[in-house]
Amino acid sequence: MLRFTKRSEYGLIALAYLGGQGDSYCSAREIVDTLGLPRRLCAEILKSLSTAGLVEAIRGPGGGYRLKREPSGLSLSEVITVLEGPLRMANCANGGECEKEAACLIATGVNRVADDIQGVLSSFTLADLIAEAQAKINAPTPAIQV
Amino acid sequence: MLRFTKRSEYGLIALAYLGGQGDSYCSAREIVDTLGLPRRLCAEILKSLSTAGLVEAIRGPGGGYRLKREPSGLSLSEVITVLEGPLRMANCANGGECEKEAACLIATGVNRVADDIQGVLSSFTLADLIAEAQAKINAPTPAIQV
DNA sequence: ACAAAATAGCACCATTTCAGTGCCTTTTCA
DNA sequence: TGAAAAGGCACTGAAATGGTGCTATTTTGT
Ligand code: SF4
Ligand code: SF4
Repeated sequence: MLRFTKRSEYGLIALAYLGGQGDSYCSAREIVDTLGLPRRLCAEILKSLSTAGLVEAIRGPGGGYRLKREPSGLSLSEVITVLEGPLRMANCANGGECEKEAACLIATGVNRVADDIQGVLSSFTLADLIAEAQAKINAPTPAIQV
Repeated sequence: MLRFTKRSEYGLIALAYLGGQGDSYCSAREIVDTLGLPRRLCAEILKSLSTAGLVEAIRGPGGGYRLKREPSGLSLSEVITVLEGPLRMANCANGGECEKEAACLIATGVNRVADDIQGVLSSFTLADLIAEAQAKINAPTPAIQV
């Protein structure tokens, strides 16, 4: 239904959290407890991010995860690709093929739309999300302002 | 996995076909036979498009479907909304709500992305798809050119 | 009146994806 | 050596998705 999967959503949340923690390592436990996310599932996600080289993992006490790449160079597109496979809006789109493509009336148009969406996903970076997160952290309790 | 459903895909194909047939009525049978699509499923889709007022349906012999609205005023967003419900990239996005939203680190960013994608879907119209289709019809057999 | 064309309506099934969990192993620090 | 922490594996339940069959109703044409 054209929505983010929980894998992507949780992954982005975890990455945003890590982005706000500088160079220190954060355990999966800390992340899920702080953010209220399902443990095992997030562990799975973090593992994927680790093997993909987006985060750095250190075992043992005091270990955990931290970002391995610059948030400004990490696009949503890349994160999603890691967590749920390459984008494929339709069989013919995003580099795929469809046997009906030659005769299909909308193949060209669908490809354009898919490219545009791919573009949106590529243009947003983790740095953008972190900026939002920081803004939220800087004004955590608006109630005080009253 | 962030892809179009078959409902949307078939729906758009059918609409593109109808767009190329002017004001004459085309039966569902003609559409699915010409385009090689599953009959019952497309019938279901056309019915949805009909009740939503995107196409006009006439029963009985000689009847069928035809576009009810200007292709240039019919956005992909609207078609998709009719066929698979309103876009909702995440619980908090596209007008929805999420109980974690106040504390969520990426809610604002996710909303922006969702709005951008919504924008892409809104900016493409059926007329764009039809234009592509016409171009394809005008050069149907490139083999002849050789 | 009647047969055929065509949409409308309903209920169901199979497959795939998705979200989530359990349990155990390995590494590493104190 | 014990606890913390990531890594690995297999599984389950729920939902979305794609698809079909059958019947009823409307309408045209003969
Ligand atoms: S749009 Fe046409 S070509 Fe592209 S996947 Fe769907 S059917 Fe195949
Ligand atoms: S992004 Fe944050 S707020 Fe939006 S739906 Fe996911 S968890 Fe809820």
